[in-house]
Amino acid sequence: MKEEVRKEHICGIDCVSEKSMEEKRNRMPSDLRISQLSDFFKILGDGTRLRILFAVDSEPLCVCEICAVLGMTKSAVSHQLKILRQSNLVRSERRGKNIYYELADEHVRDIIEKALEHIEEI
Amino acid sequence: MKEEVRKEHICGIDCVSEKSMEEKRNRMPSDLRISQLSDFFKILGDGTRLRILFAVDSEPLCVCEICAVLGMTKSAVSHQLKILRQSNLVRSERRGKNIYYELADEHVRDIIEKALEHIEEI
DNA sequence: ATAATAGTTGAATGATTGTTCAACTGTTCA
DNA sequence: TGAACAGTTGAACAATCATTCAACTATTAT
Repeated sequence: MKEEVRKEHICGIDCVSEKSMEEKRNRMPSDLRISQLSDFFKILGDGTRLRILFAVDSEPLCVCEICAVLGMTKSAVSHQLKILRQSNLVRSERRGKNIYYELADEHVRDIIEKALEHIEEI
Repeated sequence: MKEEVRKEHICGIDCVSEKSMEEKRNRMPSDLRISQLSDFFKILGDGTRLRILFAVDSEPLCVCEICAVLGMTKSAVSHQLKILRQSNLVRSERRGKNIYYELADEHVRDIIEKALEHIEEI
């Protein structure tokens, strides 16, 4: 039978306290916040984008330089740079023919650092 | 013409210092690290999994309770719990008929906290 | 002006992934 | 033993997404 999301189907032992679950539901972050948060992590959840962030971590690099470091085409890199730009993780500045990219947010460094700690503990 | 990843195509101004790019390449995290890192963020890059983490943040909850809080089916929640379990983000413990889930890692709390700070600054 | 280089972009393609459905395991209670 | 409840799982489907390809804009130099 098709599984539905109804109170009747909830386990009797603890979910009897439907009020308590209601409270929990109200203390959860809003749908908007959850969506913003998952969008943010989704952006970090790609190897190419992470490598771009590491590449421009210490100094601004032009697109060609990023391509050289990653060993990827300009098109592929540019598509990902656009995503990083739109989410304010990198900042861009044109100097002549070149456009230089650099890290735009200090939080990101911390977050990646903490994530590395987490990984190394497993 | 098909774009290739060759030195010849690299902008003359800065990438002339091919040696410098080589250095940068060597200082980058290994493919394994990048892959572990992106896998970790990929897991946080989903609304359902984030909401599960928030739900079990303060106290262990059984699957039915999590379903009640999220308003989702047991199957959908269980699939995501498996992913969270396999990546050591939650811990599970059976008590009778129920299986209770709780947060397994303290880093995660910090990381999500920092990510929220980042979001609120934009 | 024109050629050359740096970079962007939209459409197409292939791979990945979240939810649903249905069938399954494991535990408790009568 | 068997019914009821808690939870898991594999296959299928739909949606999302990263890369490729080709065509485009923008800047510099001859």
